[in-house]
Amino acid sequence: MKKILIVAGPTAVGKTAFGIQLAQRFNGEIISGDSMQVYREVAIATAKPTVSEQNQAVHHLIDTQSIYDEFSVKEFVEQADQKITEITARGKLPIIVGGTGFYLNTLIHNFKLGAEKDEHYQKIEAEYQNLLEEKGEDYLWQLLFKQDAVAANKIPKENHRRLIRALTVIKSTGHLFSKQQEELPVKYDAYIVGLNTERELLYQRINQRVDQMMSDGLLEEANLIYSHQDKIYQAKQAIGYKEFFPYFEHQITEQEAVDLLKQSSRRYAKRQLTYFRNKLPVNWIDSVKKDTRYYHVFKEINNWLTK
RNA sequence: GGAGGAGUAGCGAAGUGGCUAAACGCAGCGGACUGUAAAUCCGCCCCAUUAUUGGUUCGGUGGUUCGAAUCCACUCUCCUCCA
Repeated sequence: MKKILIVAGPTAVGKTAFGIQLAQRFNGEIISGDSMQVYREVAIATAKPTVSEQNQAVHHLIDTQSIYDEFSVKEFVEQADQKITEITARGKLPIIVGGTGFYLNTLIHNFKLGAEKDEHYQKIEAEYQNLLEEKGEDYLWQLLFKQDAVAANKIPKENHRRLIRALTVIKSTGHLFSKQQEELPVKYDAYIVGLNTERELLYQRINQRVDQMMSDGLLEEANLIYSHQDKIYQAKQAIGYKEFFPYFEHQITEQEAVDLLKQSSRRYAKRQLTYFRNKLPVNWIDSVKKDTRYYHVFKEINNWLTK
């Protein structure tokens, strides 16, 4: 099984710098494990590694898409798998650095994702969307319950997106959504380093980074997304754009939008932490207050590499 | 000195006799997640405890009442206006 090193952690803890450090130390190349750094037209809100940072270690899966492209886990896993193969063949260590827990999880566990999202799929999805509007969430949930009680019991009826996805998968593949979720053996020998620090410190860093983004010209970038939003699918969901939409529409002040952005970022950090804590076997270290554990991890990685 | 107004959980803010440990928002915390995941959704949030239940609350004190954040008296603090 191929070895991959993973660096996970909430936004703004310092994953980029730490990843570079690891790459230099363990002869590695970095693969971005991030759902938003793939878009080449933007860089500020997504906190993409700077040119000089990218020069300090080889980076992959950055700038591979246009903001007008659709992108999802599927593309990520395909691309990452290929990069891992290439890097390993070169005799180097693949290091996945990123905050998108779902992507990392899917990569190492090789989740089955269901049928192709072709026209047929889109049609089914649209049908359920209409059903939801006509008959409401109760109806949709009952529908799922009749088809796949296990799945229905795991999805609250308020969670429309997941409800529709489950129903669509069942109809397009012919098998149960819950069946698709069977555990599979892991695909990689992964050592996962989790970066974290005291909550208060983390929030401080988040707030500071947002201010930095503002002086780097975030408004302009957000405006680009705002003015083309009809043609943009996933990229406009990034934190740092939608918070400014009401500002562009004169609903709120710039300061209010900035506060909103900080709020979204803090909440996001918490969601990330929850995901990593409960879904992945993470070796946690404090990346800000570097204690003994911080240095101990390098030794652990060495042991894991020679195993 | 005179006339009004306000004091509610960390903050903001509802609530004018029982259905109120007290709506709602913010802040804080926890959780779910198998093709939008920086998305989507849920829970906790006075104190103690397990789902339970118990205890102490609505500036303070004392009353009225079967029952008060809600009514009365006194009192403290703050705000506005007039002197």
